Amino acid sequence: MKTSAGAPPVRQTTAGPAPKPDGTAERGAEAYLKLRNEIVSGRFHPNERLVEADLARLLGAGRNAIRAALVRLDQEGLVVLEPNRGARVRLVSDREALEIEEVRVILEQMIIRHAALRVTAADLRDLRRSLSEMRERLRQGNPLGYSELNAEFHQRIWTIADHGTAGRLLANLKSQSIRFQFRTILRPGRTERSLQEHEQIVEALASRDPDASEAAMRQHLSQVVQTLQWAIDVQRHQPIWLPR
Amino acid sequence: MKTSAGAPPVRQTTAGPAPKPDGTAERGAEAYLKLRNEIVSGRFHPNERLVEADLARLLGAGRNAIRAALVRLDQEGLVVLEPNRGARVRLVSDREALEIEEVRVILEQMIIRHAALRVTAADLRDLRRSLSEMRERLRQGNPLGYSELNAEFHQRIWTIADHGTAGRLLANLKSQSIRFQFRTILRPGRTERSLQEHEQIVEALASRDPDASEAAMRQHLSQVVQTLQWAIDVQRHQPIWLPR
DNA sequence: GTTTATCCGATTGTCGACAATATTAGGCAT
DNA sequence: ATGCCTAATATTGTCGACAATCGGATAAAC
Repeated sequence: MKTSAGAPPVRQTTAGPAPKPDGTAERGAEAYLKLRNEIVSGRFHPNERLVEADLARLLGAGRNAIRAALVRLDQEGLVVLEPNRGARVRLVSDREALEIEEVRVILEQMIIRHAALRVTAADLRDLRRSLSEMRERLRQGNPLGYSELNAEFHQRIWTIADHGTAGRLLANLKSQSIRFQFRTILRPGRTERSLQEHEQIVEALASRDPDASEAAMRQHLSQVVQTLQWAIDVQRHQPIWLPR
Repeated sequence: MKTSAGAPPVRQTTAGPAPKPDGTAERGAEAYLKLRNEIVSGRFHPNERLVEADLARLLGAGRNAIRAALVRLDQEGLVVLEPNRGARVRLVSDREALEIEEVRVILEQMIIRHAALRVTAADLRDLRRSLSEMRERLRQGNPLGYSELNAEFHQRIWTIADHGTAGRLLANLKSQSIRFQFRTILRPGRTERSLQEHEQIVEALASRDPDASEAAMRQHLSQVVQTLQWAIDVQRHQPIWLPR
């Protein structure tokens, strides 16, 4: 298939449609972010082949932007790149998912200690607002929205802790296990419990006690790990993926 | 400077000079590994500009291999890539070095728990052999060789633990802080103490006790962090870098 | 003397073309 | 039908050329 047959040359020159509002524009950043989003949102199956030409057409980018994006995603662990054989969406095994979660647990524990030492009154206000919003969504029976807020809640803690290194690693790990994440959320009765745990976390933070905060976080995350284990056991026989 | 002036075209075609003995050959792997090695071994100063054409000539690779390598290194955190302004060796601040070390500590603690549960008699034999070699080098007054063995020792533990995710992250962190590492080693009297700590670690592993192993590792690494802090304080006034 | 404007060389970004390699499809014998 | 060889196609890898952009130097203006 000759790629340059019918499509217009996609314009490489000035006037990019998205003028990069943020300052952190890396090499091939637009394509990278788009592609990454497609992957973590489950639009591609694991092991699905990622053909450069197709992606270029799909994302409206040049082939070498795609190429750079794929290299980056490979390094990040979201795709796997084999020489002369292209890229595939990386399949994270059950075992690896547990490994990831395990690392995530200890990183979050470490991070919340920092947060406990640095949290301000304004931070606590924000956290409590997050909490009440979560309660709201839960009452509305909106587990999907709850899951989003959950992620936001944890990210807020990362921000408070202001630990760049750990934050980066956590973001990376989270993106790798996200397909498992969305399954865990669906565990019946999990959300109410999760909410309580979150409340305890905020309380511990409010008292600015690192040990208590870490304990609350550990409690919360051990629940998550357990749920993940459960999800793996259950769905081993019936693996499902997000609808396209 | 016209790059293609005097140098021979470096041959793109068949018969790669290094036939890739290992299976994990990613995109632009040769250039990536070489360049990475140059950086972590301190051949480039922090903030030094990395000009693609120069690197291509230096490493005997094409410009786009270099380009891919730079993207990978950027994602890895060893270089920083700014749009239209090329790549520079990333400077890790003192604070960041401490952050990295902090994460490293908890990851190593986690990993050694796994190791304690999986260690075999053969593993213990290897570890003890490492130990005696370290003692040897120390007696010879060879701190540089000792440092190498030190790294090998820790890597051996990662191998025993068989925790791919944590191992990957640790390798990454280590490469980022390596320039600080080499300074820490030089602390007078540090090596003997380090050796003792290593011996305690092996003992704890031999008893297959996760808690004791973790404690021994924590003790060891807290020392390392302290030394790093000391090195930072001392050398703040007189920053030195590896000779080229 | 300091600031501002303009130019020039150096460097990065992108494309198109082609070579090298993998993957598929079809034909043939068993 | 099944397996194997060969040809056709699809896809990745690499280069060279050129456009876009940056940084510094020089010149002009105040």
